[in-house]
Amino acid sequence: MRLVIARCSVDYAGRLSAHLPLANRLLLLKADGSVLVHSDSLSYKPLIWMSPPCSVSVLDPDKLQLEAGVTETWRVTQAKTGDLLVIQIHEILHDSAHERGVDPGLQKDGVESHLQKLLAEQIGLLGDGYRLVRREYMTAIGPVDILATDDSGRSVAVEIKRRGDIDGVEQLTRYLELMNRDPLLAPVAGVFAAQEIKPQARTLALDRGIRCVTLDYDEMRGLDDSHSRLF
Amino acid sequence: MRLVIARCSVDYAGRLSAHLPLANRLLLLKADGSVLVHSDSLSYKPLIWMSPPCSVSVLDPDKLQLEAGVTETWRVTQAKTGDLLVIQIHEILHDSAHERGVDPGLQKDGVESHLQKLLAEQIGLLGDGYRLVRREYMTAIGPVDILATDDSGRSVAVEIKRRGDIDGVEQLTRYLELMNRDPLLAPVAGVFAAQEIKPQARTLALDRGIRCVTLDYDEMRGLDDSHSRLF
DNA sequence: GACTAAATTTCGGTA
DNA sequence: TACCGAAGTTTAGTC
Repeated sequence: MRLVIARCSVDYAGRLSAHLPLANRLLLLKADGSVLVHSDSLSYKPLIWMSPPCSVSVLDPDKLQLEAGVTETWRVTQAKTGDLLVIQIHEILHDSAHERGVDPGLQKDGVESHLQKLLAEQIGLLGDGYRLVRREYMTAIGPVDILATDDSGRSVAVEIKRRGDIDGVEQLTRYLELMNRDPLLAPVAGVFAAQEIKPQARTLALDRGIRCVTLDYDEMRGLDDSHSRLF
Repeated sequence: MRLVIARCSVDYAGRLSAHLPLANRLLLLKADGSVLVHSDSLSYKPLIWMSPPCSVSVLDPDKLQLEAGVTETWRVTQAKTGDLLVIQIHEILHDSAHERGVDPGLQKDGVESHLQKLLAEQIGLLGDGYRLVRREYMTAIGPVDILATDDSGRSVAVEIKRRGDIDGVEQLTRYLELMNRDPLLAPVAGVFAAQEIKPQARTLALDRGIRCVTLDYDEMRGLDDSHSRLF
């Protein structure tokens, strides 16, 4: 990995066109060939970048560029997409290279999968008499988060989201349409469960006869056996 | 901005939990207080990060940490969300700070907005006799990209995407449902226009009586007056 | 390889 | 400020 701080201007032409006027920026060249241009603020996302695989060639300035103060030009290309990134460097303020081993990788424990696990264990939160059939119930168009039965034995499909948006309601609607065509399952009721449900999503869900349930993640975690056993 | 390359382990607890085992990584501390942890590959996105506003405090190791080889610990907190990022540093391989002015900012020319502009100008691409009513036609649930009329004067709602996916069809369907309830507009036909339309999206659209149109961006740009005038 | 769904999505616009 | 939709979305998983 190479770190360069330079006064430079940047142009990108690919799926969009973008231009950065002359200023001091961090240029990050990773071992996999990718290039990132970061500013001092606007966190997380680079201002402009080039995804691997790509190749960097350093060009000497022509006469016009010399007069403009350009000391070197980096030309980054991606053969596959034809994307082009041009960095015109006027002054390099810092330049260092660093070797590093392979990263052991990230261990994540996300929220949605955890919510699904907790709700499967605490399926009674949906109402008395609810029983779990299985998680990730497979259908032709994808897995339904949870399939359960209510107190009368009727099938219930549950879609779980961290943030309940219209998209999630559409997704559940597609599952319900398909499952209700299966005589072994029909009729199937729908439950849209999320930590937070947007008003428009709630309206759409209720309009389609889908029940909305707000989940309290912290409370569910508190009830979780495997978690409480840690204390 | 401060650049540190260090052998370190990282833990994050916030909207999810994440852990990075001991390895060499780039730690990027921006002027706005944000912290980014980058690996040597997996471009674009940091492995772990903390969005501003957040505060960093450097702690001396306790006895246990000393024995484990920790030389210092960075504790990054975000008061608002309660997110916590802990970086345990075993060895610092590089450390440099750099002052930089405010970035002049990015100039972008995206594709979808450009496609919309071009199609509005070249509405005849949809068929003979088509006329533009207006771009960004406002409805109760959001703006329709383009409202037009066909050769018989019937209203046509156009949804434009760079990549035509199922979501876009669902979005257009919602607009059509709503607009067809308006006696001044109904009946409203639907057109799903994109540079590339996924087979499943096309099937769903046709199933709902929505016409699919593939747009040739380069050709449309070539026909664009304001563009061709440059040559 | 194509497609789907999730993301600590982030980011920008508008009501 | 909340909500909605776009993003060069990227990324991970499944068929």
